[in-house]
Amino acid sequence: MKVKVEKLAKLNLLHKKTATEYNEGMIEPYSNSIICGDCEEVLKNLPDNCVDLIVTSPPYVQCRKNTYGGIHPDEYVEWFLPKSTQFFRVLKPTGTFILNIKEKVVTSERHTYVIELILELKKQGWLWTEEFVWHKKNCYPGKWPNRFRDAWERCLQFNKEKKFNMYQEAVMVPMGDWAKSRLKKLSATDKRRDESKVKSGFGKNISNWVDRDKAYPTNVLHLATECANKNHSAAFPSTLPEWFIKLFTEKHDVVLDPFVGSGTSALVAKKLGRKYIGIDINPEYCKMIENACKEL
Amino acid sequence: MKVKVEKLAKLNLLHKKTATEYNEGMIEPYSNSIICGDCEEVLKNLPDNCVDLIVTSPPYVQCRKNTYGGIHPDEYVEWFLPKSTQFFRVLKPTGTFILNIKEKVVTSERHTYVIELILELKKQGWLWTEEFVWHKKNCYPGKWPNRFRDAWERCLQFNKEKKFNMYQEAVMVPMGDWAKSRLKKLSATDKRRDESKVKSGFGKNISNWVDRDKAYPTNVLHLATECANKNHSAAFPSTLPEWFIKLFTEKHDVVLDPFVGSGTSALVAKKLGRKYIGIDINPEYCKMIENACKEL
DNA sequence: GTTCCGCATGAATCGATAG
DNA sequence: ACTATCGATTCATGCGGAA
Repeated sequence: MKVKVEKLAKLNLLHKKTATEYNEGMIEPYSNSIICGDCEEVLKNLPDNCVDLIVTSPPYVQCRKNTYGGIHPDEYVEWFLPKSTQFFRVLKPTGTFILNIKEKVVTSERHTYVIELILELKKQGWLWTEEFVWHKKNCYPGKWPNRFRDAWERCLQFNKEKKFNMYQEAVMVPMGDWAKSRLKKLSATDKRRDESKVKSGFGKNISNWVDRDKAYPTNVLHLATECANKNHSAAFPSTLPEWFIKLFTEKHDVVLDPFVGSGTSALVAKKLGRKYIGIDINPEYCKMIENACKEL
Repeated sequence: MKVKVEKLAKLNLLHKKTATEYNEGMIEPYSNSIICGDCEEVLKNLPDNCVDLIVTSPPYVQCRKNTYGGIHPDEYVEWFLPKSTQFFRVLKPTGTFILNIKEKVVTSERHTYVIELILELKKQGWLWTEEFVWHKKNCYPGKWPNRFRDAWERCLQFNKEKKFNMYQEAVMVPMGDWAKSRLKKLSATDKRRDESKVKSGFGKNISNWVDRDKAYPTNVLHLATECANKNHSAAFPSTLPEWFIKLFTEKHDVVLDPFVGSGTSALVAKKLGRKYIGIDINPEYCKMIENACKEL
């Protein structure tokens, strides 16, 4: 089942030489490894049904143009589909695919490539099980005459079968801590906003839960983006993949991120005792992640 | 420009007799009025470009089947499009159409009728300007093996033109603590950023911050659902239409809700000094709203 | 040790200007 | 006409240093 290292080296189009050097050091290429290359090609070397969770945040339109060439909105679906074909093949029938994505504004309108992608993924056989909302508390500032700041992203959940593994208890929020952290760590802004709402059911809600130990979350995730004070600026805060990894996998399960980028999801997977496969076309990123994983 | 009352009476399919009785009492049919009938037909009697805001929460799939016949998910788009054609016609070029909607789960999957509707509305000429998330903090409780509680709905914003009326100051929210220190002394970064703009006059930007204690909101709305008056089937808290009415209209502007249901949006519009047009196929609802408006 | 305060920095968007 | 670049706008967070 081992991937041939020599073969992998051929896959990298943009960074062929460094990818070769990078991949030569690899021993066990599909478990706990960071592989350099285009995920579409790299994944062809993996067997069917070997991954429990795919969680990824693909390069956004016109972003990271240095490494990915800046996919144009009108070409995004076409660009994505051959990759998701491979995702479908390598995912176990009980597995889940989480796609973190948000459409850009193009000429004052939300572009439709994300919703078109959902329809096309369904044609590939994916079931569109759910759409989670990631509410970014600290979104990018700015002011425009015709729109407000964009404070949310989609986390689309796709599955191969109606029955899939889900460990809801793993992400339950202890109510005591929840209430404490909610009340203590709740920013002054949130408090004021809550208090300003006379008819808010928030207080009532707390009293409903007071005697319970834990509560199940909803399909809205409240997470702040990480500040870039740290060495690696992550698109994803680590809490986002962490939540999905806990929810959809057990220890020793295999987590794949085909656009691993700064490596957040691989690091979190390792920290949680899962096996990880991270793929990225940029060998610099791959090296950094590999080093970070060793240090963990 | 007045609607002929006799004509309106023909439009109601389900409650013909009561609709006739109801509509006969009407004096000014397109300003501050509740009209009974199918909005598709009723709106044909309104002139072009006479409405500043359309805000509505249409009957959900397989809900309220007694009054609306329970539209099947697969027929939803087809059912909706002739109505939105009329919405487009009656809306002013500077106006906005807000559609509060959420797709149902059908056989363990999110149905695609909402995203298909977006694509079809664009074909009708609508611009898909934005998608707001309405985060329902105290959503309906429940537990399922394969999904969490649904705590959000879409509020889709459509426009006829790229330029439309938007009164952002009307919906500003309290700002965080950091503003205080910000006002005391601008940070070095801000100074530097300001100094780099020497061309465009002097510290104009600084004055933007003075006496500022409020911030512009984002496209995520934190509003609790009203648990209170459960007399009516529509779960549209008054805070939701209120927010959009403040944001997209001024006093004396015309607000239309073509599926006015329990009448929340009409009542809020009146309370805020806007003119309202509410349409519903159910004469019982119409009577109730009419009475409620009088009492206001 | 806490708490408080200052500060850099964002997976952004629009409109004007330039090619 | 159509695209590319640039300046202006804005606010929540976490870190580090100070009280």
